[in-house]
Amino acid sequence: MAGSGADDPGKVAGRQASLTDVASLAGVSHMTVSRVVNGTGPVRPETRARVLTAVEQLDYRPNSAARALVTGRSGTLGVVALESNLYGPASTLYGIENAAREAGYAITISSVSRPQRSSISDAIEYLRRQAVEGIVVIAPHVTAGIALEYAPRDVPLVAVGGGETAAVPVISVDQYDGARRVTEHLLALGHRTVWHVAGPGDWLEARDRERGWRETLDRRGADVPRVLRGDWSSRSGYEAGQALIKEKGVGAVFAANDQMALGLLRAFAEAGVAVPQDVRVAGFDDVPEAAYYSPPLTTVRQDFIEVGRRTFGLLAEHMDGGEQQRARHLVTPELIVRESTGPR
Amino acid sequence: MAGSGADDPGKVAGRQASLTDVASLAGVSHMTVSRVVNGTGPVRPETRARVLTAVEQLDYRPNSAARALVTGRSGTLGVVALESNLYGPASTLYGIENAAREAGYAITISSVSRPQRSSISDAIEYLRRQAVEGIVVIAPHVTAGIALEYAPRDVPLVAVGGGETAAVPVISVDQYDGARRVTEHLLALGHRTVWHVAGPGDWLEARDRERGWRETLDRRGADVPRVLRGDWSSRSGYEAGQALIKEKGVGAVFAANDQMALGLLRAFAEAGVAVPQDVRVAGFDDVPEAAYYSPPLTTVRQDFIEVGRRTFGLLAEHMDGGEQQRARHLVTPELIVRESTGPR
DNA sequence: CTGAGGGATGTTATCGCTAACACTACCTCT
DNA sequence: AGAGGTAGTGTTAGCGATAACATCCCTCAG
Repeated sequence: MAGSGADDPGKVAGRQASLTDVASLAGVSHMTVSRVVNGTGPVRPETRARVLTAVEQLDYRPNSAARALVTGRSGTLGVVALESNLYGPASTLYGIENAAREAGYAITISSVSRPQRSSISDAIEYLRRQAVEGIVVIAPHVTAGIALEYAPRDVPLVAVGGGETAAVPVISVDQYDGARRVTEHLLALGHRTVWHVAGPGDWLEARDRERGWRETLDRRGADVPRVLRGDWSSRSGYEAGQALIKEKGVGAVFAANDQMALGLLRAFAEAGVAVPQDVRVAGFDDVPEAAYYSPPLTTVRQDFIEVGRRTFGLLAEHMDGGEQQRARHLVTPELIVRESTGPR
Repeated sequence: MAGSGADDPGKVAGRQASLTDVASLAGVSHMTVSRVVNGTGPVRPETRARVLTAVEQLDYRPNSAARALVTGRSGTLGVVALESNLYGPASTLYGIENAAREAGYAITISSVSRPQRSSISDAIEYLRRQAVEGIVVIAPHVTAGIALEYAPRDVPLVAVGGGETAAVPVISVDQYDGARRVTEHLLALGHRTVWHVAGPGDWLEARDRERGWRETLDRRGADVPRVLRGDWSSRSGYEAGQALIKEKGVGAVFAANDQMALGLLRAFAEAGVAVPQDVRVAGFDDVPEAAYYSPPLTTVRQDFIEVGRRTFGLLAEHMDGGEQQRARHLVTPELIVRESTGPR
């Protein structure tokens, strides 16, 4: 390794300094050093100062493996994340990381390229081998929910964005409510019904949004048109848009995320269909770009940082010995109205 | 903790099974179990089978802390990431995570909300306390570069997207070349010059893109208009667009990323300036949505997964005892031409 | 004056694992 | 047949930290 050697200030005989090294330099026992470093137990001020000097001089850094071995606590949490650039999951990850670091936990991530049952189980098993003290699964899929049914019960585990089927506690934005708000907003503008471009059928969020849309239409006595289904990508939204152009009587479309809504806008623009004059369009997520689409997009804002914070909080509760409740914690979203559903 | 107890199959006397527990159940010494589990040393097939049965029966899982303590290797890499949803950094993170996991390394992330020297140094120090074997810094800032000058030399460290000032090896997309290609493309369409909406001045990528643009104009003998500066956000691109509308003779604009280009498109659309008929616009990054902007955006594609792979490769090389070279490794980007710079 | 109590420190055991070496068969050479 | 290898297994000694208990010295109440 570069830079190691006996003349290196931070090294003793070519290796990182240990508690014992610090102790002999300071002329105390290793336990006293441990007490100074961790702030446990009483130490005389002069002694403390001597120890701290030695710590600095040797560039001492506690060995986390040794500490973890003896305490049985690794100080690490695991996060299973879907390998995607989707706005929501990435933001949630940062929210969790922040809250965890403030509480003194490190975060180990294990990404999953496809949300299959086996890969999620593998990721959980992988994290357990890393001796994490708790696990967060960010993978709002039906398959993730199934994987969680079989998740180990001896490590605290919470899911983000999972559905009611999960056998573990779940934190989630209230997708149903968000979809309801969008749909009611569009109906209130005088449309007879609202079309829907749904997300992939194996995503719980897609299902909840679709259900929110469908049941709102039902409740208002509106016809429920056939569902178009995309894969969250702009491309799939674009294709859905091309299909919608051929339909008659399409006055309002609710896309299950902003990217697909963007695809819709593109398809409509190419076909000379004006938004909002000819068709009104709304999305879901409020990605930072949504305000600058053409036209600016009406959408549903989700506070992912808050989701991350609450996720960590729930996990911490379980790690502190609380029983795992199967509760579902919902964060309320907010409707953001912009020109894409504006006046004509 | 939930589920623990003497009757739990995976537990011995209420705790996780250890090598010794497996050994006594299988009737061998703990070393034999270690050899079976790690595949080191020869073991008779029958013995192996007996051990594996015991492993399964006790749900044995190696204690990574104990292993790390005795081997001196944690099997963990640290990544310092800027807390942002910018497309590039997030993609790079997944590329690194994938390559690392294949090689048997776990990834611990430490996010940094603002790219200041102190926060990056803190993040590095934090990761060192986690006993990571190597560190990747994804923070393409001037300040990050400065922080890296003072980075510890006794842990392998590579930077992603840093500039030449970094005192550590750097992997980066060739921003200069990408900017050159865009600028030449626009000039080749017959424009007298190309305007530029730059990124924040403290981002190295912003500087390199600006330099690529400026020097290309110089080389072609074109006038260099004043630089407009944004902060990567669509909002700042929008504001730059409003400023450009008031300028005379703006025929082509190169925005330093796609989000700002989107803001430009929005500002032009609102002002009735047609793209590409009145003004041609290009971006940088090729975010997945860029093909669905109105109009679809000409931009520069960067292969972030490849960057992540190569970053891990370089780090692995250094961890295997190679000296830290201060080399700079460039990944070549690709120009993607779409309608925003199309024929009029 | 004396014993109790606590502040400040030290000693020892232990966590679960791997490295290093020791040992026993048995097999292959010369 | 004895030397030397190799497969297969066991024994022992740490790694660097914390926990638990032991020790010393001082202060203060009775």
